Amino acid sequence: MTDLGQEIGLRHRKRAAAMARIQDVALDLFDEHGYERVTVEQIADASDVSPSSVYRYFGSKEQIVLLGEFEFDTSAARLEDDADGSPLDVTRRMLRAVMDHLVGDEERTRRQMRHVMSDPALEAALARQVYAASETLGEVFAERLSRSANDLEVQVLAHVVVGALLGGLHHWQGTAFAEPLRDVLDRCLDLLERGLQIDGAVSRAASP
Amino acid sequence: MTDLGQEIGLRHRKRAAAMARIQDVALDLFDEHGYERVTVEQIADASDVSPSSVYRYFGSKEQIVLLGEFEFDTSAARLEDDADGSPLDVTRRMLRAVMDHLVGDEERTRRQMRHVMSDPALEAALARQVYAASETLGEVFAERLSRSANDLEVQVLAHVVVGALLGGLHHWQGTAFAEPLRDVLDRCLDLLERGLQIDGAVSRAASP
DNA sequence: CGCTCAAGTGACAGTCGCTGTCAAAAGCGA
DNA sequence: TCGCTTTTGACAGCGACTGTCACTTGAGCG
Repeated sequence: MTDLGQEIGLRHRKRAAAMARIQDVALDLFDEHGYERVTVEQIADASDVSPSSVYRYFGSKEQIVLLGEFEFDTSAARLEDDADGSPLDVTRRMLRAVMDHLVGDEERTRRQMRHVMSDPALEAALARQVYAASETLGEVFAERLSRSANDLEVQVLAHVVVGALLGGLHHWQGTAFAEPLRDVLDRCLDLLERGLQIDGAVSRAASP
Repeated sequence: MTDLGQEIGLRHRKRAAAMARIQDVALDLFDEHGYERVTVEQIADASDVSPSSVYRYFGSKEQIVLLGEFEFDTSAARLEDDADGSPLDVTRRMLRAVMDHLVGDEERTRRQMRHVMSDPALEAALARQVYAASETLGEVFAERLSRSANDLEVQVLAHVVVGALLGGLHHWQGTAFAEPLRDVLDRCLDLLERGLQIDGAVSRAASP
């Protein structure tokens, strides 16, 4: 009965609990039968809520898996915008915030990724989500560099950064999630900082 | 009656004609009412085919807009694999092939992009398609560089290249498609070749 | 406490994208 | 012209998703 220190209102607590329960139940069902062979109605039944509520909470079946995942939080960049740095530094900081959100149970992230990578609908949803992150990142970069958000270089930079991270995600999945995700993504940004000079990969004209 | 030199069989010709007609009719309807407010049944009726045929031809409603668009054709790279070059050179070559396919009527591409950028479902489909292109590109790069297709640097490079192009696409849309798409994408690859050294954008440690 | 109001929930009906099946139609070769 | 194969359209059905509406249930207040 004493305030446990974080939540306000029984309503919000029940809602949060229900969402967590639905996600758990859904992931279990997906693990067992595969994403597309499980209906929202089954998830709802097994979670003791109505299908209506599932859609109210998550909006779509895909978001049961992807909700909140891989979204850049601009506040992480804006809050510290006194501490300046290059866009890549900013990215690292934002990424760290995202990772802290994820790193709690990387096992869950692995389960999610397994389904995402094997189902077209989920893959599309993730791609779109990541794509949206590029826009967010672009706006942050534009502000930092005092350029238009639609500047070609800003857009390319933002999409390149996100692309690099996506490449890392892909690699991570290809190695059966062996290495901690955080390390993989860090190395991706390192590669970008070095300008992708992968022995003649980008330009052969570098050395005569 | 004389052979007009390209098509074989009445069947294939009718099929191709029907697909082209469906796409035209669909784009018109989309322009007028918006993508999601037009049903496949309406498109089918207006095109004098059955809904079944629309799905047989295009597989999904999204593909009526996106079919064949933005797909890298690996054959373009493999065919000329005697002529070697850096991965970026290969990309340019593949991109040129893609562009030649598109440049026929860039006006149509603009119409498509307008819808793609404003509808979530289409945006997701495009994102997924582009994402798939990264995998294709990764395989080509891996072969060129004699590395594993799952190599982190290969994956990052492939996704970065595609990301750069996506950034260009985004910029193109943001400028109301002013410049020819070909030029925009060329400049994206130029930026990559220069290593994204956008006045301290990537790394501030470059100059002390 | 208990009352009132607003917010949240579940049941229902309906739309639409998409899939599978099957008989009819149409191209193709002889 | 006559079979054979492929393609087509009609139909039935599934499941994701939306909107509506009565009902329940926390929240605020006397």
